[in-house]
Amino acid sequence: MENISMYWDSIHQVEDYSWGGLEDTFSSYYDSSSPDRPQSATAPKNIVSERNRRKKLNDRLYALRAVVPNISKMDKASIIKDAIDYIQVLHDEERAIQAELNELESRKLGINDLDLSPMGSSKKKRVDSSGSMVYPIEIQELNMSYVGEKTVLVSLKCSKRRDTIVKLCEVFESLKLNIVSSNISSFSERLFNTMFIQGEEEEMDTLKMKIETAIKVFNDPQMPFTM
Amino acid sequence: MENISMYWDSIHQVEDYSWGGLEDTFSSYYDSSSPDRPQSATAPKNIVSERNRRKKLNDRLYALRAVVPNISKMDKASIIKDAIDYIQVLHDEERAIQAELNELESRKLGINDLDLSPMGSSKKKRVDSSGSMVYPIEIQELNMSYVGEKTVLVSLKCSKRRDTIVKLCEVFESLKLNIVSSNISSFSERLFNTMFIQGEEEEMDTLKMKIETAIKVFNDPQMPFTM
DNA sequence: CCTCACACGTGACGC
DNA sequence: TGCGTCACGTGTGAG
Repeated sequence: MENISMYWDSIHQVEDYSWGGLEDTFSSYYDSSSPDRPQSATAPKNIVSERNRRKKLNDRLYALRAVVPNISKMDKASIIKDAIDYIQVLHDEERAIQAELNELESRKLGINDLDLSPMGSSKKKRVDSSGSMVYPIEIQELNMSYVGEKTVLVSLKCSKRRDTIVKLCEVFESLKLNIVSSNISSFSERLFNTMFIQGEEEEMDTLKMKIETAIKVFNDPQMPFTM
Repeated sequence: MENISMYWDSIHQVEDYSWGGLEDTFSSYYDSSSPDRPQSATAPKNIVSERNRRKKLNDRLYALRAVVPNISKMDKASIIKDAIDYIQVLHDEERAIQAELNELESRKLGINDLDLSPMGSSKKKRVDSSGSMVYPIEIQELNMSYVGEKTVLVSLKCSKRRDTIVKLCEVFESLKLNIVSSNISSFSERLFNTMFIQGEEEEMDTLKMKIETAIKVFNDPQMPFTM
């Protein structure tokens, strides 16, 4: 893990040291050997500005990695991907907490005294290292078939818990996917869901991976995801 | 603003079109003019892979921009910066809401002080963490018919917003109602939902009122609920 | 050997 | 005009 963390830090430092380190090796490369050409003096201007631009972008990426926990791969694209997933996780957590807050407030208004939950007032919520809540879904089957370039038919079977339907909806809404039609059936503690989903054309190829990742995120990250 | 959004989308398409568009201009650049060199055939391998890598990274960045609201500049580095700031905002928001929730829960154990005035409710925030509006559900039709002493058929028509489905699910799950079967169709910004709901026998007579009240709670308490 | 991820210099385009 | 941003092809090093 440590060696992984040094994986592109070492590369990153190459660019840092290019400020005054390795760059000196090639410093004579842009020496104005021909002073008649004004470009030979202006050329390093573009180079060094471009170099700083790249450095700034990398530093931004480095900072982004810092605020995102559980970064699996130090890969440049994976950092962005993890950041996206993490933002969506935060979105859904906030929404879940807001829902719980609304529930509590509605109870204050005296709407429903039907608190049948045996555990008491607070839901049994699992808290991971970052303090975020985790509700496992337990997907038992997940099938996907493309019925068009922008439409896909998703059918899944999962265990029915209290918030299963809400969480499933959150999964798809967090992916910015459009649920055209959905059919949900509940039978003997099982939940069967068949839905037509539409998305952007370029996302379709990675759609299954996204859904699996989203469901995985909504489950316990420590637990291995079994489908 | 729109022209800004097209700012590097147009540039982005340059890379897309380089697949088969402008690239044809330079397609002869890697033609094996000298067939004795095998590198002239293997060279595009590296090129196209690098091209795909760049495209993937850009798509990831594009997706990151999508989940982050209020992106001022479409600048590549600014997108990452806004994402970082947004994550920190979400962090603070979640912490604040958690505190509020804990306060409510602790208070709930003691005296049930019911807030009579809907206007002076403690939380009247209609904006979420991004500052974007949280839109109410806007129920346009709500019909209920009893098909049994414990089962009721609910069909409703409402406007389709981002979180409509999630909120609807939350409404029913908060009422501790059992959704036996649900059929959701989305058509032209309208959401049609037909579901069979089961509950305890003694709740059935007040079920409609409960659902209406729950939906009202999930909307803005300040706004009068129009059905 | 090959693949992957990266930094680099460079030309192009818009302000 | 320069300045900033970008995509591109290339070389390099790690796995």
